[in-house]
Amino acid sequence: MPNEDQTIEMAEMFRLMGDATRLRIILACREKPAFVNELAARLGSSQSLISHHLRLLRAARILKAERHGKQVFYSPADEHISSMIADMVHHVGETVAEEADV
Amino acid sequence: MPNEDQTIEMAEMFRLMGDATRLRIILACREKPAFVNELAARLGSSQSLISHHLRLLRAARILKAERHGKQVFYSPADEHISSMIADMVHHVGETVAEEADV
DNA sequence: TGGAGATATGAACATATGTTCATATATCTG
DNA sequence: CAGATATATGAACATATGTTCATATCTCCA
Repeated sequence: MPNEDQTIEMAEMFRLMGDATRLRIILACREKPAFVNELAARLGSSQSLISHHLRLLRAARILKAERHGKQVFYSPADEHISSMIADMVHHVGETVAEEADV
Repeated sequence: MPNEDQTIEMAEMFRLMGDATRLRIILACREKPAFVNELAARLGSSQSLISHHLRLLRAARILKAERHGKQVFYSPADEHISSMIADMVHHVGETVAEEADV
């Protein structure tokens, strides 16, 4: 059972993953790490929007950033994040069949 | 890579786990499933607040509910949820040491 | 150095969200 | 059935949040 601080930290991470745009960014980086402009293009969002979200994801250590000249390269921060995302992908992939209830 | 619908479903689940009060409810049910009034007492929150959140968690299949007479018993809906929470608990438990950066 | 390309940031706005208070609904017991 | 207990729901409010537009900052190269 996590303590109060850990609980709040957990909630904060989940909250960040709980926005569709941010989650798409995370999933995109997980599939293939990329520069900001590439992410904006792949997701069809504005550079400004992506950048705002990247800042939050980076601050929360969900993604990490490396500068390469004029560009900044984003990728998942660590394996915990990747595996948790994988769990959730697995979860939503499976539970579809269980929807049938009558 | 999840499709658009799955991405939105994932985000919705993360969003629900991303509120401290709701996460505390989930963690409490995970530690020991309980009735609504017990949860309210354990968390020191009002019955109304707990109930509002329980509705959302139940609707999202994060928790499941069983009526026992006048009371309703809440517990984790499935193992995926439990293991994902466990992942996150593990994550915040470990990353504390990594904070040191100088 | 100056200009172009790439990213970051700030202000402003509309909307979403968590909480409280009051009250409704459901279940059991006398 | 009436009352008590347990839970669910609705309205209202303050605050938080995502997005856009405009602009600033940083990096490279002619």
